Amino acid sequence: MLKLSKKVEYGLIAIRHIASVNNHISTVKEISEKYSIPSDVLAKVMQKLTKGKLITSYQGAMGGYTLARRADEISVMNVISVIEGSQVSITQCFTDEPESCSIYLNCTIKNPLGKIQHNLEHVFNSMKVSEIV
Amino acid sequence: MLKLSKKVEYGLIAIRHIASVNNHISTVKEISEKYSIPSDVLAKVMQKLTKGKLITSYQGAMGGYTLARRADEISVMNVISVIEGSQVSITQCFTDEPESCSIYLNCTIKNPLGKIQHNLEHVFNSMKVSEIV
DNA sequence: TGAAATAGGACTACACCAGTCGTATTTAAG
DNA sequence: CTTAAATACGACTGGTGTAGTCCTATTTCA
Repeated sequence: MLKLSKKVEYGLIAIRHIASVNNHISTVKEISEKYSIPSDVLAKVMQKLTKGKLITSYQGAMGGYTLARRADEISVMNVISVIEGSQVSITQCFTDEPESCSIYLNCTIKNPLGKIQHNLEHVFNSMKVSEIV
Repeated sequence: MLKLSKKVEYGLIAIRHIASVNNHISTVKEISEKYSIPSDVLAKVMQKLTKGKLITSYQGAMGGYTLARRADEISVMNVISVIEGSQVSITQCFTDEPESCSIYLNCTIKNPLGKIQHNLEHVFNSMKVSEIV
């Protein structure tokens, strides 16, 4: 409940790692070994981060990944939404189809939860990778 | 990801409901019908809230539930932890056995996530049922 | 041409969640 | 004393999501 997924954790660790080596090209092998992350899982995470344009990939031998933006221009929220493929939402109310919630019409806690939702978004948006290096 | 469970939503709605009728005794039937919540599920939630001493139960005909404390002494965090049986924690790092995380030793994001964790706890602790009536 | 690297689909095992069902117990009221 | 209304609670199911594994294809450097 209210847990971040392992994929997001791995993504944050990887991006932070690249930032910490001054954006030198880094490979899945190197990162997965250093942080004890299963390499296949990390590989998929890196592919998502690439598609989300947070990092840049270089294929082939001597390839790897570098950041696609400055570390202070990548927020924790960027990482989460790229990896999860959706926005953070503590309930269905704050997704793109709130009406699909089974209790939508009679729900009395939308507004209070909205405050919490808003707060959470603010925290994730304002924390940048540059702060966690 | 980062979702509140339906049980917690139901619990909040139920507690808010009882508060909204000035703590008059309320039944599962009444609440489940009013808010379109499956009654069996709500019943279990009410039992947990009772065990957690947030509400008081009265068995038998004419029975039901009332709040066990003033609405301004019940926080959203109280409801969550009683229903989930554990504290809110966005990662394994902030449970009672952080070392069981597969990447515990090499994890570089404990501290930044700790800030987020702390913030979230604060929000949930400070929002009281009295505010959402 | 071979080795090192990313790209990506298919699959499995497991855990969690929401909901249902059945039964027991308690208590007010007729 | 019997019935009805209510809580208590365990067992079970179906669905969904997560984490991880495996396999193959593609790219590129040396």
